Amino acid sequence: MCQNEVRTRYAPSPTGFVHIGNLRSALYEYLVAKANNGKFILRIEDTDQKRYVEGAVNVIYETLKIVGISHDEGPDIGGDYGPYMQSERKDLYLPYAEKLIENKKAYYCFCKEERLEDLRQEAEKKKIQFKYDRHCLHLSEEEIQRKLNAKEPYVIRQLMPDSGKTTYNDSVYGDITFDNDVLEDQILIKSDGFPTYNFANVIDDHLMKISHVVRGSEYITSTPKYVLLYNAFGWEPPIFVHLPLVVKQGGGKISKRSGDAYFSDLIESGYLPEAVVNFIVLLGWSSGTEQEFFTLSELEKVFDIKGIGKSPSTYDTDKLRWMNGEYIRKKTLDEFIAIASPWIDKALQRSYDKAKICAMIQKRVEVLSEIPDMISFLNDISTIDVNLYDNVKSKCNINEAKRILPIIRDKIMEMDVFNHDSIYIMFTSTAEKLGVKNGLVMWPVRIALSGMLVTPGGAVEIADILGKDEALRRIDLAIAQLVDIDA
RNA sequence: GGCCCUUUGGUCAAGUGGUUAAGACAUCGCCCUUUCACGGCGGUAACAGGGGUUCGAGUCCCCUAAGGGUCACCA
Repeated sequence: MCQNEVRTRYAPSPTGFVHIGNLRSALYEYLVAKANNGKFILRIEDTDQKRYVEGAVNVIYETLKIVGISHDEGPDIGGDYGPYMQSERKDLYLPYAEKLIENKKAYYCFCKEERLEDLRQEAEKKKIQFKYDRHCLHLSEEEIQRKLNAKEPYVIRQLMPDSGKTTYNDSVYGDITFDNDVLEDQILIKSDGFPTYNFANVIDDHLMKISHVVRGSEYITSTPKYVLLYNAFGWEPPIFVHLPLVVKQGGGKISKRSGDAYFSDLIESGYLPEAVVNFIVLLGWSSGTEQEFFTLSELEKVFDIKGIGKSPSTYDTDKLRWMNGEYIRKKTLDEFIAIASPWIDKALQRSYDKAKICAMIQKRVEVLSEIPDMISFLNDISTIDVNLYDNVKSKCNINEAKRILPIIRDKIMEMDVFNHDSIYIMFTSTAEKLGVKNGLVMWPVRIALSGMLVTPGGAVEIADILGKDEALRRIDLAIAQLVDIDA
C-alpha cells in the first residue's frame, strides 16, 4: 500500500438520525478522499453504550446509499484495518492507555462521580472553570495496586502538561495555539471499560492510517489534547481539516427543532438527494468559479480543501427550494413522472393521464410535497366563489362569465376530438368570433373548471386533463350556479 | 466567565494590496403569457466599528464590538 495514500473517515455515532451538518461532514470527508484518489472509510463510534439506538447504523448506511457516497472500508464490507465498529475494538484500547501510564502520560483515577460533581458545583460557585484536581495523580503504587485488586471502578486520565503551549496546523484555520494549562486531564478509558471518543478517535485514526481528519469545528478546542496524545505515542499526527459549522437561521447549531434539519425529513418531503448534496456542498465550500450546479462525480474531481471557508454558514431553505426546483425542471418528463407518481397517487382519487399532469406541473413544483395540494382540485371542486370571475386584466366579471360559459359549453359538446390542440383552437377561435381577447374566454373557463384563483396550468391544460365529460360537467355546474346570481 | 474561531448585501458567496467590490437565492419592477409558474431583461442592497502599516487596504497588524464553538465517564 502506498504510504502517502489519502485516507479519510466518516465517524458518526449511531444516534438514529443524520442531520445535514453531519451529512455535509461525510460529503467533505468523502470528497477529500476522492479528489486525491484516496480511500473513504466508515467507522461507527458506538462507545457510548447509553446512547445506543436500535437500527441507527442502518440509517447511516441507507443515507450514504441514497446520497451516492460509497465507502471503501466499513463495518458492512470490511477492510484491512477492521473492525470498523468501535464497540468491537473495545479490548484494543486499554493496552495503549496502560502504555501511557507506564510513560507517566496518564494515570488511574478512582474518584467517584459524586466527588467530581461536588467539585464541579464548588467551581461553579466560585465562578472558575472546573478542572479535575488530580486527586488521584498522587496515589502511591501500593495504594493503586490495592484498589485495583479490590476491583474498585476506575478511569484512566491523560496527564496534561501544566505549562507551555500546544500548536497544531489546521488546513482551514491555519495555526491554532492553546495554553496547556487550560487542558483538563481528560478521561481516556471509562469505568465501563470503553474508551472515550477523545481516546478512541486518536487510536483508531492512527491504526486505520487516516491521513486527513476532517470533522466539524466543534472539535477545534479538543484537538490539542489529541495532538498531545499523538506525541505521547510518538505518532505522526494526521492533517487536520476542521469544517465551519452549519447554523440555523438566526444562528446556533442545527437541532431537531429547527425544521427540516434531518436528511430523511428532506427526502420524505420531496427534496431530491442530488439537490441536497449540491446545496450542502456549497455551504462552506466554493469552487472559485461561477459554476453552481455540481454532480457528485464532478465534485469528486474538482473538490479542493482550499475552497473551504472559515465562517459558519446559515442553512437557508429558500435557496435549497430553488435548487431543488432546478433539479426537477432538468429532469426528462419520464424521470419526473417516476419521482412524482407516488405524490400524484396520494392525491388523486380518480384516474387521469399522469403524463399530462406531470407535463403541466413540472415547471411549477419546487418540492415534491407541494404536488397534492396543487392538483387536488382535479378530484372534485366545491362551490365556486363567484367573485373569482372578476378579473381586471382579462376584463372578466360575473356577467361575462354568464355569457361566455354557455357558449363554450356548446362548443365543447360539438367536439369530436378533445385534446390540448383542439381545445386551444376552440377557445381562440371562439374569442375571435366574439371579438374578445383570449383571456376573456380562458379566465372564466379556468375558474369554472378549477374553482381556484391560481392553478398549475391554464384552461386548456386543465380541460385536457379533465377530459370532455368532466369538463362539461363542471361547466354545467358553474352555469347552473351563475343562473341564480344577479350581478 | 476562561480559551479558541469567525465577521463582504436578508442568505450562500467570489475576492489573496490597485476591481465601477463578481455571481446565485430572496426581494422589487418590466417583458412574455391562458391564472400561477417557467423563461428573459433590469433595479434595490455589502466590505461590523476604530486605529495603524502603505503612494494605495475588503485584502496586512492592533484594539473594540457582535456572533459562534468549547469547557462531560457525549461524540
